[in-house]
Amino acid sequence: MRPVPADEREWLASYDPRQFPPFAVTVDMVLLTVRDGVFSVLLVERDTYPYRGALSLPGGFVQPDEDLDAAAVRRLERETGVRRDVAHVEQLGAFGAPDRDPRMRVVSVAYLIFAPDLEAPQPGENTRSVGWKAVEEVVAATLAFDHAQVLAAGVERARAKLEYTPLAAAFVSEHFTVAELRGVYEAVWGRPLDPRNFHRKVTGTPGFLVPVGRPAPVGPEGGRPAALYRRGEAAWLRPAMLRPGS
Amino acid sequence: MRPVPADEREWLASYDPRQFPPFAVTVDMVLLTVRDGVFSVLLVERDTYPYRGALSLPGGFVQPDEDLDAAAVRRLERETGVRRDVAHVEQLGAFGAPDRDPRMRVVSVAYLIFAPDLEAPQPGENTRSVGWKAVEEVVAATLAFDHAQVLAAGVERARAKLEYTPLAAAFVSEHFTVAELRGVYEAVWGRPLDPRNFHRKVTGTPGFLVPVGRPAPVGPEGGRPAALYRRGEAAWLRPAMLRPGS
DNA sequence: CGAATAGTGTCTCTCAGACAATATTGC
DNA sequence: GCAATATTGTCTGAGAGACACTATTCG
Repeated sequence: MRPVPADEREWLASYDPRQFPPFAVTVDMVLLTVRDGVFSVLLVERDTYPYRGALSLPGGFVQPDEDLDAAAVRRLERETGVRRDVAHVEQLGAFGAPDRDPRMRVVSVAYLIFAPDLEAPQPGENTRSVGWKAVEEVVAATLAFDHAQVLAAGVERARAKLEYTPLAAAFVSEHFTVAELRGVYEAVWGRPLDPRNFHRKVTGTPGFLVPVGRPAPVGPEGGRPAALYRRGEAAWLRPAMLRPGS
Repeated sequence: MRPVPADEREWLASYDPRQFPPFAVTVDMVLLTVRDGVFSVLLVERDTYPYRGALSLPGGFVQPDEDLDAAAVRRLERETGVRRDVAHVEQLGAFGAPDRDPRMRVVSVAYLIFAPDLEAPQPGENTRSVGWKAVEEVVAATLAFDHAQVLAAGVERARAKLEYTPLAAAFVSEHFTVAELRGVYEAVWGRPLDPRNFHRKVTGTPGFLVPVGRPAPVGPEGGRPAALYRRGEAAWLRPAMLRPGS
């Protein structure tokens, strides 16, 4: 901590924090994964007012002494069972329209999380049920608060991040094949990629993939066994993986 | 607005908002420009506690019924005289470490603003002076709160955005030459670019530049007059302008 | 062997980077 | 003409997309 000058210490002692308009601050999570080739988001069914019965992103109020990132990770682990070290967590942004919550003035800090496919998470407090929904099938009008807008921002950010970062690897297990990684790109971008060019591209990009020696077991369709990789150290893909089309 | 069910309306009437931990919410602005070839940020000298006398990013408290974006734009126009329509404004993110403000728990929503070079802005309330500082010369330790971290995030985002968006044009006047645009890239990225390749690249990227017919006046060093352009309609540069080196 | 999947090689086109050459101005 | 800046052209190498071909497994 910085040294606090004596005059400031004196001023602080007489300071009344109530002179500032009070807000509540929440964290909401856009938790994304790829399940059986389908780009999916975790949604909960609300069991309390407001928006009782509606679907919403998981989240909740930030505690008085809690860091924003810590609040997001705490709820991630507690409400969904996803451990932070197997997922990628980043802040998506703040959403704070004055009427976004009918109870009071709330600013929500949204977090974007990429997780590998996990067993079904358990419902937390104040929720009836929790489950994965295909991103393409989420009907915006059925989401509580402004969560349709938050989800759209998260999905677009995820699609962009696959282009210039190695974060697609956050959607698969620690050891994975090139085909599994390609499945992530195809699910998130919603279009097929050429397996041969994809293979050449990802294995040729420095720092993206590290071979782990051992081959993968053969899949249900037979065929030559694939090599296994883990994620490399690169933080950025240079050059980027370009989305086909647009 | 959505229709509110009768049972929820009843519940809301008996709801006590004080059960949630109170936060203050502020907006802080990372206002960047390029002045005489120098990448610069607007800083104010604080005239009130805390951090009295220290430099900080301009900003202030969000009002109870004010949208976050509106709060940022209001302060931009009021405290710096920059009109929103000549600048690019986007949210940078939320900063909310529990001890970032000694007065109380504050979450700051930071905004990133790109503006053309403007006459010196006027100091607002609670500030002694206001002025542009070269980004390279800002000493992190002299900034109030966590503003060094906020500034670093804004600068890095700005450098990245020049790569894949046409936002460099937000740093120059409505009509500009290719050389002026190149000056923006060189100042923000801190390294020289080949004028000939740069010219070919920007004039060849669809939607980046629109010629406005009229030539620019000849500069102080003489030479062939440059053509004038205005910014085109493209939202993204495809393919991107790659930063040399790294 | 045939089917299926994994992985390599080849060709073409686009584009970035280096830099020569030309165009247009003021003096 | 000379200096200075703007703009176009040319060459080369990296890399993306299309797709033929080889490799390895199962049944």
